Amino acid sequence: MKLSEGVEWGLHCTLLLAEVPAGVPVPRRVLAEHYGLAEAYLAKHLQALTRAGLLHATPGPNGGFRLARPATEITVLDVLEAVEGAASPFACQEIRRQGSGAALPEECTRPCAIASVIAQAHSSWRESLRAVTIDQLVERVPKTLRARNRAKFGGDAPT
Amino acid sequence: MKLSEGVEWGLHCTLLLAEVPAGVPVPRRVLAEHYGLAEAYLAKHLQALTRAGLLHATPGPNGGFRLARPATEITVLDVLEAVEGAASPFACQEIRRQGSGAALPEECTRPCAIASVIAQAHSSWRESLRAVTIDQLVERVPKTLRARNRAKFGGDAPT
DNA sequence: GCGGCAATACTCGGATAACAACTGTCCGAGTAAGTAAGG
DNA sequence: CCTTACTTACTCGGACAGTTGTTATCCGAGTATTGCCGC
Repeated sequence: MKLSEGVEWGLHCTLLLAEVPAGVPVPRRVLAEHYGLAEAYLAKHLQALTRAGLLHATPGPNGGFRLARPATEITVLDVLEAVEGAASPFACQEIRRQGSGAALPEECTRPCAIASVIAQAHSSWRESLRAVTIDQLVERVPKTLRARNRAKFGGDAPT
Repeated sequence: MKLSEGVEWGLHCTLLLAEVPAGVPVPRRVLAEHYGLAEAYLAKHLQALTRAGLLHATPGPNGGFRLARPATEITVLDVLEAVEGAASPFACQEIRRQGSGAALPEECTRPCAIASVIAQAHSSWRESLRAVTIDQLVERVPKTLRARNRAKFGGDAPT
């Protein structure tokens, strides 16, 4: 029941991409330096987010990652399941039907009660994460920090 | 975000122990055979449940495991966290304070929004599991199966 | 026949390997910009 | 001066090791039974 490290990375990066003005691409090297992360490993998670259709990757100079759709239409659940996988945490092995105490087929018309309870809890978990969008998270970022990030990625052209 | 295999084993075994009449101990060998599980590995999980104070282990002949308290006072969450560990699935690394885009200390007076959202979801998950007791699960077991289990462990004395 | 004792068999508990998944890293394919040559 | 083709540098994408956690297993410590011996 441990959550992958990449979930935090993916969420922070998605959050940052939602802060930059428009569709300005940010390369993964900059993202990695911004948070002090290992660039090569971050690549793996950004790739997962891209495959899930949350980010859009642009190759070549001035390329990078940008949100594939508005921050109001991306939920925390989207990011989490893109990185972590959307598989259920509990895979019922139906052990009630095995061994010397196996239940008869006619006793298994209803789904396993244990699996049902966990599925219900998992549903609550997902619903709670689905209720929060990336946009709402941006609003919780201190304004001074948000301004600094906007200035950093908005229009700095050295040389 | 994968749940350990032992959670299912622990829940089924706890459920079965709640079905046997009173404080009749059931050895792990019988439990393993009842569900077709590996006895040596099951031992590890039963041990965890015992350490958590959910089961009581009796050594020696006619020994085994029994519930340490009534099934009405044991929740699914108790069993799950006893086997899986009660640690939070998300350990915030505070990466917002690291790298070139590090937030200033005065910008971090409030806890990380990402960690807060996940903590909220985790709370929903736990609350959902805490609401169901082992006793309630027993009631969902088909009566015919329950009767068979009671007869199996209640009073069969060959020889 | 009864009580005590020792042997026994059965139980759990902790220490020990095998496997898998997550973590961490590298190099190659593709693209857009920049540059220089030609018209 | 403009167009065009080429070179270049920068980007992402997939393939390849290292390390931690889960899975699986075994053997030793402790206890209640059970049979036996002595009284």
